[in-house]
Amino acid sequence: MLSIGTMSRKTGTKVQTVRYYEQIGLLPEPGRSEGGQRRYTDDDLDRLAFIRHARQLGFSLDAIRELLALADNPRQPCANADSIAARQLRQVEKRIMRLQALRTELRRMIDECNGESIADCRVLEVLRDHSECLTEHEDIGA
Amino acid sequence: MLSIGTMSRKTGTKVQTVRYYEQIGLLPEPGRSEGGQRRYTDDDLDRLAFIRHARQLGFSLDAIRELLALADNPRQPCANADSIAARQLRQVEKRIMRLQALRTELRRMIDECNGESIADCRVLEVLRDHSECLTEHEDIGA
DNA sequence: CTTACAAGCTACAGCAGGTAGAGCTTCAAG
DNA sequence: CTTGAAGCTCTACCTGCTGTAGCTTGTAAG
Repeated sequence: MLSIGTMSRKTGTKVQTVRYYEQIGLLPEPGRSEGGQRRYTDDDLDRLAFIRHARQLGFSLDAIRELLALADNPRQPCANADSIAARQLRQVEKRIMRLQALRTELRRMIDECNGESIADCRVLEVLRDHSECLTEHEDIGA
Repeated sequence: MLSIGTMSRKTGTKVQTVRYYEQIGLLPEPGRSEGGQRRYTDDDLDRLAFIRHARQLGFSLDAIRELLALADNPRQPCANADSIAARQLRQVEKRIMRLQALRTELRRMIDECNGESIADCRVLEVLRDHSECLTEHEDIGA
């Protein structure tokens, strides 16, 4: 039986985060010791590792919930899991494109600045003057 | 004098967000009409546009606060503004690299899946089996 | 067996950066 | 003068945690 601290160490998850995952129903309520401390099984550890790994790949907790549900009954075709992953891939690709556009604009802004006085700082100017903006405003996706 | 709705429309900011920016001190408290509605100047509009544009470039509200402070007294050298922008650029570059690594792993995961049954779904397998993980992590296995 | 202290417990607050709704008041066109 | 859009304040909620306060339990040494 594993303590919450062991779970934490083995997966690189903060103790509070483990409790948080339980609270939101990603991890099952574990057994308890005499004194009321959580005691986990190896299956719980696997599940937590799965969650953490998916988080590292950028899956949302909701997506992870879906993936866990799929993993829990292995009789269906895996097209569902694939489509969740594909959706995630598309999101990642979109974010990359967006960030690359930002990078371009930031570089341009910085390159053009001569470092003289604030009064004619190119960086501030670009921020001020929206007509120079390359990005149309829609969403500020993170 | 501009209403909050006009400010909102002209900058693509939600009305609540404009009030939020005021609340956290990014926008000054505007004048009010007889009946207590906010009335903005063109300067306020410029300031809001500046904020929104910086947000679109991914600057944090704190960074924007700094940039606004710099823009407000134009007698200093603009090295400060430059360094804020450079910091932002580094962050963006880091995020791009990270997302590219994620993209690679996601693609690999999806490509390898044959779409048969959940039981041997490659996507779930990769998530389960940490030893296949490219992103380094500590002592899960041992 | 006692003591010391790390580790665990619950409960709640807070972060960024907003967004949504309730329930009311004001503005402006017709 | 009416009516409906737009504005107001206040509060709660979102994601994905993280931190703190104030207590209790587990465990190893002495």
